[in-house]
Amino acid sequence: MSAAGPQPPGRAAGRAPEQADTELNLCPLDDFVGFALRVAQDASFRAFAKTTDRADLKPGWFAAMMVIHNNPGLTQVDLSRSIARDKSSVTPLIQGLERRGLVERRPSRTDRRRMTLRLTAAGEAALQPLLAHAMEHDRKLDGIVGDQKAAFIALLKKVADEIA
Amino acid sequence: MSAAGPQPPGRAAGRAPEQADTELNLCPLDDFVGFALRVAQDASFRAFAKTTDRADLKPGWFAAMMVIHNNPGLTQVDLSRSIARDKSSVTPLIQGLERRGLVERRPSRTDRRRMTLRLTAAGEAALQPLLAHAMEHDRKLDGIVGDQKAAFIALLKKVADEIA
DNA sequence: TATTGTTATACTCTATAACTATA
DNA sequence: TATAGTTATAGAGTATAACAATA
Repeated sequence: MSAAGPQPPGRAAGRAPEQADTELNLCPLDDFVGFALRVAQDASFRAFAKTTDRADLKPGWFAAMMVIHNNPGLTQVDLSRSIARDKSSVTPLIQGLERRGLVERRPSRTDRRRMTLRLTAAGEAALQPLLAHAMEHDRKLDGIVGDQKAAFIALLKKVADEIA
Repeated sequence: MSAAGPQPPGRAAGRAPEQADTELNLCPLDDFVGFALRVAQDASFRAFAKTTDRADLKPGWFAAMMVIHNNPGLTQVDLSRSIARDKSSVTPLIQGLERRGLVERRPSRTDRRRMTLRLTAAGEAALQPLLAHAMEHDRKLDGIVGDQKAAFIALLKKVADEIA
């Protein structure tokens, strides 16, 4: 959450008789960027996850696989930094991907502490439908944001860069 | 997540020697609205939570208290709908708030299955610093989005409404 | 039959701390 | 001393299913 996170009042229904029969009122939060951000992200995530949810392909894996795909040979710590998670969170993630033959770990030849990561052929193959799904999902988002897409993304990136 | 979610490559550092010494490359995701949304929300959430994190004031409570504040007398199911969580997730949430004397549960007089919720005086008092903190956080966000705030929020709301 | 709220239960994601092996 | 990765562990947060009470 950013300003924490109730959902859009649009879904509110079946109010108690004790309460006025209007929609849920989120007023003071309505003009909060952080709140709108949270609600939009939550909705987008759920819409995406709903269809990705193929038992063996956890949605959280997509991000990691994408980073590895684009940065073959990176280490686990590199990955942990790029997805903003602790390295101890990366270990089970990579183990799951390795167990399924999607990621290969090779010891670094120059630093024996390090393991380098790359997708296997199976990993690359498994990434394709995920990427296709993400692109389809994003086409829907494109349809929603329309011709303001570039400015919208620019603002989102600005927020990510500067709020920290 | 929407397009799932690595963080901005800006933090990437300490690359393995096996890999070119450039920043992590997230290319194919860079133009994804869903991805940018996730990264921005994650950054905003962390920045917010970092300072809200006062032992007894869990960040997740803010949303619920805000909804109750704005809709006194609502039921738990109403609340669960408005924050898009299952009613079974609301039970422990409300119990925590009630145990601390922040929320009061009253049996509905017209439907004996229902409990109506309202903030206690202590709850209203506890909400103030949270709200103040959220407003301060949002002032930072305002500074980042600048004069595009209205359009930005409008787009975020549009996404939330239409992606479902 | 349907709804409200609770409970039991389990799963995911994440982090902290302590450890090892290297550097 | 510092870093890479693992393990043990714990804590949020959430959901599903079954249940009792009530509608």
